[in-house]
Amino acid sequence: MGREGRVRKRLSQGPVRGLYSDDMAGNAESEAGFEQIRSGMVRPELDGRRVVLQGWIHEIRDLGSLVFIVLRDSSGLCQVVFSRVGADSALSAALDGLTRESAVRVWGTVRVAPQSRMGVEVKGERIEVVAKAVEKLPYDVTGKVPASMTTRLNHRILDLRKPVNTAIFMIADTVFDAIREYLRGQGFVEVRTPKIIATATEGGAALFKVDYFGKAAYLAQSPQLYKEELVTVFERVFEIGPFFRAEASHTRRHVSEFTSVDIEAAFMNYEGVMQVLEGMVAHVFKRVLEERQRELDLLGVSLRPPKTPFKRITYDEALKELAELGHPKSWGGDLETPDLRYLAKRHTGFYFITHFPTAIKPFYIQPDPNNPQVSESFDLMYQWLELASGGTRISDPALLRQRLQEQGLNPESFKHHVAVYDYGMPVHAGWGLGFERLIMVITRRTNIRDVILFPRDRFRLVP
RNA sequence: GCCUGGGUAGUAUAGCCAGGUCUAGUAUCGGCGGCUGUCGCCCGCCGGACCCGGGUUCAAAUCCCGGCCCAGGCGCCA
Repeated sequence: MGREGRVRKRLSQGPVRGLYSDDMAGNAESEAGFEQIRSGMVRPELDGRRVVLQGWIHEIRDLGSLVFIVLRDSSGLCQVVFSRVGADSALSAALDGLTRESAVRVWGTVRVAPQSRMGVEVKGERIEVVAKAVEKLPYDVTGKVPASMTTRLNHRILDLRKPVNTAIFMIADTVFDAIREYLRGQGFVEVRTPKIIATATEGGAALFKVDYFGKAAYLAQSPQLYKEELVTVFERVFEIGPFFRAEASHTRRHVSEFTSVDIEAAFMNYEGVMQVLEGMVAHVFKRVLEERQRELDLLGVSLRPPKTPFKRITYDEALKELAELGHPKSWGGDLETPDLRYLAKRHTGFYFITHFPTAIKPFYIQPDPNNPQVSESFDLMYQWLELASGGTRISDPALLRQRLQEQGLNPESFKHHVAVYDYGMPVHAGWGLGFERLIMVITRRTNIRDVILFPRDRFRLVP
């Protein structure tokens, strides 16, 4: 379905009233002679229509007899012009008391306005302050003065009202939808796994401990074991959900609560799920380009759809390239951030690194039958940013028990999980993708906090 | 956990190295007044700040010590 078709389908599914063609239409009644419309939908073609708008005051430019206000809702901005000449006392009083970010309703007439940069405006007739905002705001939503990340996050709701920030999350909404659309199209079933768990999934990583009715419990760092078990029920599952890492990392790409897109598929190996992954990423880009051009423009992003299949290099080849680039590395260690930055000089877009040493991968990763020193594993990279990792999983119960032992994990902690392998566990594979990191790539943001509504990091628990 | 850098009005910054000329400059913001086409409106007047504690000194925003807070990076990872 192309853009037109999809938009038409969406419109036909929701309530539509007047020009307020959006699912929020029921929020306020239309009034006699006025059609409800959203700010971003005020266009020259609507010249002469009498409309009522609801939103927030983005800016006020008071010229004395003329008052320009820029009205904002999540669809965009619209200029409304009021004249004090001939205004009744109610309108004059309302105009005198306006503050930025107040919620208002405005009644007026759309008119083509060559004098205005937008080319169209609403000639205001009446304005009602629905909820007044205080005069002194913590910082400027119009962005005239920059704000530090700390200030922005301390006043996150105001910060999110900035069109550029709203745009990020409108794009994220499309990405969620595109991911679900693509995976369902591939036969995947959406599931939800527990976020409060009794034992660590993979051993080492730091978990948040919680008091669970007096017992020790942890916040889940991954749905790994549950999703593997679930392939014996649904064959193909996916989950989009929050996960938690208590790592004391302090970088622009780490937070302690993040959103993971996870899939797991029975009767597939790593090659199969890599194809699902690159197909999904390509589909996400396609949908964003079709539906979020306005938001991409606001962000100053010119997005190009990636070509599939993505480039694939093995771990061994990566080491060889590092040596050629003058940064040799001995076999067996994980690729570290500086290594990935060097590799990014050669690999500019999306690419896979495959066949990592088995020893540095979690216990559930399948060793390559032809060379057990390496595993059927992969990472999806964008330049030097790790977006996803996955691989073929071990399906043989004996091998799984052996790998648990080798990694120094307590088999007792995993007995419920290992038991499933005795009930017919097929070959299976999967991956986990950092949703916010994908949004960083699409929106070209360099700090993951920009793409999370209320980020949680080592030093931030509020708001 | 380790390394580096930083805290000046509501916001963002100048000043700090080379202490005094700082009753701390600028922009934005808020208040008041003016303006009929603004769109980072403009013009005038007014308002508001040196993170906390200790020390050095005739003199501290500036130098030293301690604390608290923040940013970035590393390891680890999505």
